[in-house]
Amino acid sequence: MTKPPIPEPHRTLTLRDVSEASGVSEMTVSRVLRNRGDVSEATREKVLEAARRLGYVPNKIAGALASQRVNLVGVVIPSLSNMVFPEVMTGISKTLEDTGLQPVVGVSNYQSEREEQVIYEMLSWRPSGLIVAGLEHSEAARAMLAQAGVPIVEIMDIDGTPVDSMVGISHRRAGRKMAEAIVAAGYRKIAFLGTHMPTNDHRARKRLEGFEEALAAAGLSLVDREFYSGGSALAKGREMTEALLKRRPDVDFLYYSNDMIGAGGLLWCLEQGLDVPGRIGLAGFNGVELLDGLPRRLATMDACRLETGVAAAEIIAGKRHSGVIGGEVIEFEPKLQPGDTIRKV
Amino acid sequence: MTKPPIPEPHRTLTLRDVSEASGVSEMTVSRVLRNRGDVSEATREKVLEAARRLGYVPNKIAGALASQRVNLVGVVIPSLSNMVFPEVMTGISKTLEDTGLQPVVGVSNYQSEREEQVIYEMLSWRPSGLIVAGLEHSEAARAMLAQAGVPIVEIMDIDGTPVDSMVGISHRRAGRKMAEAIVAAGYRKIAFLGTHMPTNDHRARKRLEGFEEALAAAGLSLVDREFYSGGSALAKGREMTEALLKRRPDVDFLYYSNDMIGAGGLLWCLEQGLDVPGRIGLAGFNGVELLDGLPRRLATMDACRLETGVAAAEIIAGKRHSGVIGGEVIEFEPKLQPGDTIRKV
DNA sequence: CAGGCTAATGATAGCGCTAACAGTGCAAGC
DNA sequence: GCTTGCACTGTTAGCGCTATCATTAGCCTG
Repeated sequence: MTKPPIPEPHRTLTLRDVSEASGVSEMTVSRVLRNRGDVSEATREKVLEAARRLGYVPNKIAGALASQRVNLVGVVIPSLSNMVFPEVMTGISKTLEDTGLQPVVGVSNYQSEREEQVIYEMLSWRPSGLIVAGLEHSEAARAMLAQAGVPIVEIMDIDGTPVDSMVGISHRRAGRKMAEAIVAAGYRKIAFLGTHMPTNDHRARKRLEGFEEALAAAGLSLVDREFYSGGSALAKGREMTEALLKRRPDVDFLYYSNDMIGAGGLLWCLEQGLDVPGRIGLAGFNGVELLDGLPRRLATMDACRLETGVAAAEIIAGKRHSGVIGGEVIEFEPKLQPGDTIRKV
Repeated sequence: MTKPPIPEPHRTLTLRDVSEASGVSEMTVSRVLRNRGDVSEATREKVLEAARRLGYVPNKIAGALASQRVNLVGVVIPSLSNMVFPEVMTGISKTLEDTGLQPVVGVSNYQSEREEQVIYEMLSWRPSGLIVAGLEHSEAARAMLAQAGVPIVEIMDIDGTPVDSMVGISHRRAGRKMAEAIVAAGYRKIAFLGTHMPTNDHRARKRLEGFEEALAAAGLSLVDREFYSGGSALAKGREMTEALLKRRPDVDFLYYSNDMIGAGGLLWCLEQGLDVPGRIGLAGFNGVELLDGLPRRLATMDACRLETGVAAAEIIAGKRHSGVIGGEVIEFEPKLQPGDTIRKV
């Protein structure tokens, strides 16, 4: 009873083709394919069979235009190669999975101008919502977001004013907490190693600001600092650590702006036979899973990335019954993971 | 002379709004915003000013429907947290940058069924092309791809038959080459450590097949193997290595299915004071930049990921003037990077 | 000065789908 | 019988844009 497949070379199929092939109206086909409204079992079968046989794939562009609904959620992040963002994505994807919404990723490469373009591009597809990393955007970008008429969630930072909602941790606070832990453990000659920041990474900058604030409160200040950009983070961590300790052999603590360079530094210190955490302590930032396999667990601070992704997606999906109409603020508490590279008090 | 910004609370703007605000027809506005056709300088200015003032963002859905053109390229990959795929993405993004095309990422989590859904979803947006990792897809997925009517590029593997074009390396060959190098270096008791594959990673499987083929040709076979799934790859690499060497202390070479577990194994071996590569050799796969910072460079094989991304994007963008009409096949040569964990011959 | 050209702009008709409403047939209720 | 209600299916009118063709004014050519 199966009719032969239709060989028709190439005109892209429309609802009409399926409608003709199955002998019902386009509307009925549309209903079947979307599982909407009442359709008799017999008709449903007939339509599905025809659609399958033809290899019909609905045109969501037309559907979206007609229904004024788009099941996409834009996600704008600075980079994919950072390991940090994929984890946020995981939280977002998981949460959206059963909502019919689909995340679409855009990458800004830490460039504000590029970010603006990406946001423009995304909004022009009229998504159901937008998740954007960070609170710092160009003025035009902020204006677009504010105008968009859909939920906007800025994530991974809450030190600032959001356009709409924001979810994440306070990096300033995270930096402060880490400094306090380090000082409490008795370290006094503390140095910082991180990315070149002024242009790029606002979150790393805020972390450092908080860190220095807390040092100042303890009557201390950074004794040295070292910056890098580009290249393999692990290798850079090594090089920077070596350079810094050659220059300032008296330093007794190294605070890294991320775990990867911290791991590089740790490997170098261990190879040199330095007593970690006795002679020198180390700490990074992020709680990357990767670190589990290192010879010693690097002290770090969890940035609650998974939770952040989940909460952001929930706001967009309207799963959060907070009573608040938009403009939610969700702060997570960064957790210190002392690991084995900071003295126990 | 600047008119005040319009506060209009919230009805999303259309071309008509801009047209009314600037006193020309919608068509002219459309022309200005797309830089198409002749428009006098005076009119252009007027329109742009109005569009900016209103904060108008064009509706690409409507535009795409009307013009039957969509500037999106779908990219379907198994995972974002693998480090491998972000690098391919980099190649794709760079190449598409100046073509007006935009990549859109979809993630299949190594599940064929999920992949099918993602492909369906992407095709329903009628993209200009699709880039899909791997050659193994569900039958339905293959049918959809074949029907799509746009360029399809399957990447990162060429051991099989493509739907349309394919770009990448032969994993079978890569496995073979690695085995030959290992045998040539004098190792004889060789073990394999990798992911649980049957269900998942076809490329890892093909690599292993090629590897065993070449061993067989040298009259050898794997003396042991160890599989894992999930968890921190670095930590797993450690654990598996320890388990395997406890079980078979006579093994003299460990072939890992990826660099991360290889790195974990390397760290463990070095801690144990094993003579690497004298007493035992190690090799991974992929050439992840990360490895640069390790105490010793792990032997590995570059999978040409950047080049693969670039070439795939070029095919979609029509930048490749090969004379071939679709159905291109581009093979890259995986390069052995002997590092410091395999004996010099 | 008709005829023809160009440059700039407008009018019209969809793109492929869905919302909203309008049937249609049939069984049950009075 | 007629009404009422229900289950199903069809009709109509856009969604916001762009392709295409038509129109207008201005200017040149012979």
